[in-house]
Amino acid sequence: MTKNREMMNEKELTELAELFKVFGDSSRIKILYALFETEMGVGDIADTIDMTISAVSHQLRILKQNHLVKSRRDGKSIFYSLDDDHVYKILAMGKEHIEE
Amino acid sequence: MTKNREMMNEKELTELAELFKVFGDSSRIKILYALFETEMGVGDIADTIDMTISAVSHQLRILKQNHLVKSRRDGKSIFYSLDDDHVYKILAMGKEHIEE
DNA sequence: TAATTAGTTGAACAGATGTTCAAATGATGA
DNA sequence: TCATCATTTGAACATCTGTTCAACTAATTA
Repeated sequence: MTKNREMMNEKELTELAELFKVFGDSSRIKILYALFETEMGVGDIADTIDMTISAVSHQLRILKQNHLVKSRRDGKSIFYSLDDDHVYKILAMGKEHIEE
Repeated sequence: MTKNREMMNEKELTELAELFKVFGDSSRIKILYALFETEMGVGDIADTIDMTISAVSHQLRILKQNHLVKSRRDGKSIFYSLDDDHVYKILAMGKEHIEE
């Protein structure tokens, strides 16, 4: 588990920080958490977590750029879902820490 | 692994975001990474990652408040070290994600 | 084609964040 | 006690970030 420590260079550390920055906002965390249940359209996400559609859309763009969610269009709607099972692992790990 | 999902409430999600926010800065990530090697005084950390002592001290305060590092005084120096092995797990998980 | 539904986009704004600088604190040794 | 070393602290500053609002695009249906 510790064998790759020495392979982290400055660029990689910066990338790591960028990734965690994405998780470091409660709106985005709520969106990700909502998407654990099921894929959803933007309007449904907004209703679920009580944000405007525009704000959710802006945040979804960030999540998508970072490969944490993916989308598919179906008619007028665009359904978003989690892109990667690391997402859950990372959240679970953080949760473990704060619950101590 | 998924059994605790439904126990995340809004407050807990906000706490989670706060935790990730702490990881979401490259200076703090570099400090944590430096401390994987060994405990260090503030000046040595500053040298290692090329920051001013003051900037490092400010960031160490944030890391300490969030229970990611702990400190002990020995004479004039204050040695910092990682407080929790979740720190490494969380970093390792993030690293796994960006390396895909 | 016009109206409607669903979502995106960009500019503007307010609030948060990280660094710097200078001053202050605490421990040690002369 | 005075000087020095190691670190902390607070204010000021510039930058970054998230939300809002209005305008826009895309797909569907009347």
